[in-house]
Amino acid sequence: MRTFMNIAKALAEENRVRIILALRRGELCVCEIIALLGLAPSTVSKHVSILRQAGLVEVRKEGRWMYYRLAGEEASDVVRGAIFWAFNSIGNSKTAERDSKRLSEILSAGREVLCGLQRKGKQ
Amino acid sequence: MRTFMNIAKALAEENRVRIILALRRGELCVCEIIALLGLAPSTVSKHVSILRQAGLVEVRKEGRWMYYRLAGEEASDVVRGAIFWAFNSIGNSKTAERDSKRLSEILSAGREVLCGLQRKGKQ
DNA sequence: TGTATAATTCGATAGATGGCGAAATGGAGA
DNA sequence: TCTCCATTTCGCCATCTATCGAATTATACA
Repeated sequence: MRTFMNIAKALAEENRVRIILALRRGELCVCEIIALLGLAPSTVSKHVSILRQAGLVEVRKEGRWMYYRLAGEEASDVVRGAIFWAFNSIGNSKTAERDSKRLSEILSAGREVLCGLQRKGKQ
Repeated sequence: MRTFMNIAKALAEENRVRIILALRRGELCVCEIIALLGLAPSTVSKHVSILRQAGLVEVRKEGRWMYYRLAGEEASDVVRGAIFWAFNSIGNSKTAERDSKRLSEILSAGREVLCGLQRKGKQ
C-alpha cells in the first residue's frame, strides 16, 4: 500500500505528470525539463526526486548532468501499471501535444545552447 | 488532463483508496464506510464526494441513505484504468485484507444495528 | 405536523505541499 | 588548486487539504 500511495501522490501533481509524459521520448536532463515547465531549478529537482522515490523514473549521472528516464520493463507491476494508465489516459491530450511540440523546439535548439557550451559533445 | 488529475488527486489519499477497495464487494452506505475507516461522518462524506466528482464512484439514494458503488463498465477509460490499476496493485495488500475482514464483521452485524433500527428491511 | 436521524455543508484549524531564492554539493576544466 | 556551473538541499512562505464539530438538509415515521 505504501508503494502505491507514493506513486499515486507522485501523480497527483500536474507538473510531475507532464514530466512523465515528456520522458516518453527518452531521457532528459534537468535543464531540459526546467525549460519545458518554466519552473525554478530547485522546484524541478524536487519534482524529479519525488518521481524517483516513487520508482517512476530512473536516473543516470554523466558528469555534471543528471539524465532522467522512465522506469523500464524491470520495474514493478505497480509502477508499470501507473505509467500505462497515464499514457493511455492522457498520452494524446492537449497538454501532452503542446508539451511535445515545445520539447521538440527545446531539443532542436541543441543541448549545448540550453545547458551550456562547455558540454561534452558541443559544436 | 483535468479529468486525469482529478482522479489522480482522488487516489492520492489512503482513506479514499481504502473506500475504493471496500466497494469491490458491492455498494456500501456512508455509515458502513464510517465504521470501516473510523472517521467522522463529515470527513467520510467529503471523501466520497471527491471520489464521486472524480467519477470513480456512483451513488444511489434510498430514503435517508446514500449507497455508493464503484463506477461500472460504462465509465470512461481513464476511470476504468484507474480502478484496474488500483485493484491490480493493492487488491491483495495487507491493508485490503484487513479492511475486508473488518468489513465482513461490520456487515455481518447487520445493517440495522449499524445504521439504525428504523431501516427498511429490518427484522 | 413534529421529531428523529442519515448525510451533507460550513467554518475553523493543524499539517502537508508547491513554489522560490540562497546556500551547499560535486564534477569539469583552467 | 581554483573557478565555474548543473544540480540538489535548505529555509521560508503561501496555498491546499484532511480533519473535526456544529449547523443544515432531507427523509421516514409517529
